[in-house]
Amino acid sequence: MKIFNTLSRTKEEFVPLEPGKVKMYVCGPTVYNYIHIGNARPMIVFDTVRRYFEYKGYDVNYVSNFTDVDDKIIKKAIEEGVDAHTISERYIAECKKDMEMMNVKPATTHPKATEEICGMLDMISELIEKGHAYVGGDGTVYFRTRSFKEYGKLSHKNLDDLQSGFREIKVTGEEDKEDPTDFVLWKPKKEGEPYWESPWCEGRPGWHIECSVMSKKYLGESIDIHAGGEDLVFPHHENEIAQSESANGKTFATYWMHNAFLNIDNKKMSKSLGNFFTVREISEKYDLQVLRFFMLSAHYRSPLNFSAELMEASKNGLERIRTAAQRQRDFLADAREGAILPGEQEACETARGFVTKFEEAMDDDFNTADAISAIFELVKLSNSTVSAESTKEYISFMKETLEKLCNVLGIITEVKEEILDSEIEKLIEERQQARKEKNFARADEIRNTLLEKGIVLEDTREGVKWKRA
RNA sequence: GGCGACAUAGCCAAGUGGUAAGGCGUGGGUCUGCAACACCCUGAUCACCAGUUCGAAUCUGGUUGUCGCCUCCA
Repeated sequence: MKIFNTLSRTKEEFVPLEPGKVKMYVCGPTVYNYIHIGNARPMIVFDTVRRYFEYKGYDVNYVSNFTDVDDKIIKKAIEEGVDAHTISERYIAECKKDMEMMNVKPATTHPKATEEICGMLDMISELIEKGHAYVGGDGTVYFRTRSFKEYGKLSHKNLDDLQSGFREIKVTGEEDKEDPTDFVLWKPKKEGEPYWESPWCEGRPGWHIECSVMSKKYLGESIDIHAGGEDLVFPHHENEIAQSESANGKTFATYWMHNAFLNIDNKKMSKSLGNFFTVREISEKYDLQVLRFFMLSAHYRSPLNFSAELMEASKNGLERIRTAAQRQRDFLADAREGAILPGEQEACETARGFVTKFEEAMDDDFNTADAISAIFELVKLSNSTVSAESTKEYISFMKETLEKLCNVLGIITEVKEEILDSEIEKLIEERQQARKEKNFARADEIRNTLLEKGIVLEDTREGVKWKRA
């Protein structure tokens, strides 16, 4: 398996720290509102990475945090007249619902920043002891970037360039900084803000220290993969490396993975442009499986454009896969027993070739776009070879193969069995009777009636099928 | 100013040295009472220029264009 490592900017062969195990940390959202579709990209992408590792037999310890203390959360809390905890808990719960709808597996652990303050105090103290951090006059603790020789290794920046860039920016309240590139580890509370006791002042942690601490606590001092959106490379991940490696004296993460941004109608998503969508809003119009399938249709390191047109195309593509899976289930139900036929044997070989193609694509830095093409090839093979004459063994093989691959991508082929209410069933029966009597006008009328209720009918050789529109 | 990415058919998107995967859409056909599904057929010389090479979308240099990070941000 090869993974593109932001550190080296090349694809590297994946070698786990411990054989058979993967320890990965994915920076999670700040919970001050419903998550937006931009937040959804890393969730879907890295969930797929996780699923592929599991497919390959790895035991994956997947940690993804919720940042539940932050200016935006506090602002929202003040607006609503409730406390910050109420806001963060609400949106953590909503985020989990969205994740479930997108078929994103829950992490092994979902730590919350506010529940890890002790660890943060410990790490900050350690950094101060080791000379990597210092306390300003107001109790703010800063990280001394000049003390970490490798600062900039992830984002490929050097401190001198950064320093000259920062010189223009005058940040009030940070006059105590020894160097403009130093960043905050702990900051004093402001009136009305949540705070914790600390040796330096009553206050709250800086953003970067949270992830260093949570990663260490749940995965250890060195982990295999640390991931997030590409905007986190600098400063967030750069600062995490500085903190963790200075405190622990060990390599923080072997591989750094970053997904590219999601744009909307070729523009960066922003509230001012009015092109800002939450996952929840999308779910009102589409099954979120469509969103997931859409996200995986491009490589995770390429910018991806979101538009209604592209969602429609994804919806239709996904439908094709689901239809094929449904066909397999229908034929399997009363397929004949008996030895697999020679022609079927041959098709199985072809199918195995598609599995190989799928794996090769995923082995190459999780090339989901290419992997999906293998699934479509499998779909076509299945559609053109599975029939009422097929043996049970053959259909089972095709079905299991398709499901196996879809599962890696988190695509659910099995649609929940629904029971129609009796009135609708009566109408379907009536329509069948009308068709028998060649009363097509009545038959079409019933079909249209049902369509208005969101029930689509299809007459196949094996009988009438229905699905939700 | 610093760092970086991208430019492949109507749209989306793989391919990174040997004469262009896949999907959506379009058009035609088979099947079907019709429709839908499915199946068959249908499309590009890879932004431009110049090199390297027996051979380049794929390497090198340049041009043009789009975009991202450097400040909270997935």
